[in-house]
Amino acid sequence: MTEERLMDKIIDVCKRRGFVSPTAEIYGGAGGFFDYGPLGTLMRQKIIELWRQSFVLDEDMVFEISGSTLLPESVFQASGHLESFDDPLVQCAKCNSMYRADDIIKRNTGESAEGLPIAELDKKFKENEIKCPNCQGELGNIRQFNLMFKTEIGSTGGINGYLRPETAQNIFINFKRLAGFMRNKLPFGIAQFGSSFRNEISPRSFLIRGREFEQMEIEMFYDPEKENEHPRWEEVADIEINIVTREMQEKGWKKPLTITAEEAVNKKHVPNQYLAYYLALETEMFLVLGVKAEDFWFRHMQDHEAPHYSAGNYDLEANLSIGHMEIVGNALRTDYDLLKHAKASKSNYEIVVDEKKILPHVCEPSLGVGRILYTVLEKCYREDDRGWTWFQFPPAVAPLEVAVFPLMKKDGLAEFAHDVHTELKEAGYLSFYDESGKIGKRYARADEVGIPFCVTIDYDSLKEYTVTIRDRDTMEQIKLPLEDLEVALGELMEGDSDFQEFIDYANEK
RNA sequence: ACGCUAAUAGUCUAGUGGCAGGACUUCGCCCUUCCAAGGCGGGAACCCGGGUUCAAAUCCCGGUUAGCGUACCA
Repeated sequence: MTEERLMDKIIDVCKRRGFVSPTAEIYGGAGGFFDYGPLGTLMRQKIIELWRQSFVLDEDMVFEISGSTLLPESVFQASGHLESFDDPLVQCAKCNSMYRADDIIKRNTGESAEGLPIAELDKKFKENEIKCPNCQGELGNIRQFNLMFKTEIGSTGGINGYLRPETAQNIFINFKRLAGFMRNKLPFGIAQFGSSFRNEISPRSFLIRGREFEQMEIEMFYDPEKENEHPRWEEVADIEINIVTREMQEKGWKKPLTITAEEAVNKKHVPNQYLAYYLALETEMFLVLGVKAEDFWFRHMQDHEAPHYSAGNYDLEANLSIGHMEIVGNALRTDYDLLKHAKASKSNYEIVVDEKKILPHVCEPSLGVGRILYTVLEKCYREDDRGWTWFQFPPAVAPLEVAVFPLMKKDGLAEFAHDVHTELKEAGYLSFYDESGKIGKRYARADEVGIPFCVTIDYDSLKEYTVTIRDRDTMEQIKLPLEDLEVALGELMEGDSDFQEFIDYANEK
């Protein structure tokens, strides 16, 4: 199995079985946009709920908001996105090398050309007879590459608007109201889930780089002088996290360093408790999602890799078939954004702490929904030598949790089975009913989309009110009274007992 | 973004300047008392737009999408 083929296989299942498909497929598609199908939507929902539960609802000082995806230009003027997202690029006609036009002028003339309009830049190119620094070939026309989607607000095009390139800005521009809601006490966090948009030059790699993508973010505001006084630190201090330090990167690392969150902060591998806290939560979330500890780590990004607002990024990278991919960004944004917006809007963003006015610092875990979903798909994908494939999803992310089958359609088995299916749905399970064809094929179909458990109704069910639960991962079966089914499934789903224990227990009975 | 390659049912694929074929999937019926493999039948495709031609799914041009390379990437 070549590595690139794994992604192809996953894309194939995704399209066939209703996980994800390209947007506007019948019209040839639109690069970088994807639609979630029925199973993809259920799975995506579970990922969001897992995040919401552990990052928001379990916390006392974190609340979630939902802001507009389209924002006026002034927001991005202040945030710095306009500058750092809007680059004039120029490409060599001969060797295809691409350069920033202002950068290349500076190199040739020594004078800064930053922020000049294209016509001015063009003039400078002609005046100075600038050639390609790589091959001395002719450079093509300068083009503006705007990574933000631009539009106009108002019927007469009064002001420019942009689709947000990250969800974070909604939180910073609402800071004053939000701080007021939190009664101006630190620390507090504001969470947000939603779409962001980047007009990528060339979107590739399926869900890993789309032009519209969903983020689950928190801006955690804290007093920089109390950066190691996280209120819930004790709860995560002992959690082991995988770290790749800058030093390890220089030496050429093979395996990440596995240490507790506590050690990571004490040994300065991670700058403070607020950041380490989220590295620990993310680690736990990924383990629940079925990604093994050896398949992901937090890499301290090099300076040149970090975004313009960041004083240090620790990105969660997953070991995928297409290479090491950034799945989650963890940034220390310090007071960068609050400072910028306070200044540009002439607002006072300071908070009084211990009779001292301070501008809070920000720690930002930013999780990409699509990237996480793809990681789970790839890490749970299984195939055997017959070419059969299935997903070994943990129940926590499985889009469907149980499939109910009659052994055959006749003799009232189908009706009985459908009743059981309805009851399971009423009990809150994501249940799927299937009566077509042979039973073996239905097991296979259920396995392909990763349904952890199948329930079969046979002739004993009619006589003795029993059902059979079949475990996807072992293909083992156990017969039990119908009245115990809901509780049994609950225990299996929660992982309170594994299937073998379950069989042993039932046999003892 | 540029370059190379490609595009035929849901999937995989055959094919030719002259009626588009198969396998699997799917649907219906029959058979079938537990792991995709029986029988019969049905449905379903030449990426989009131009051009050349009596005739284009096939040749040419443009676009779209995908893969790869280079570049870009918060």
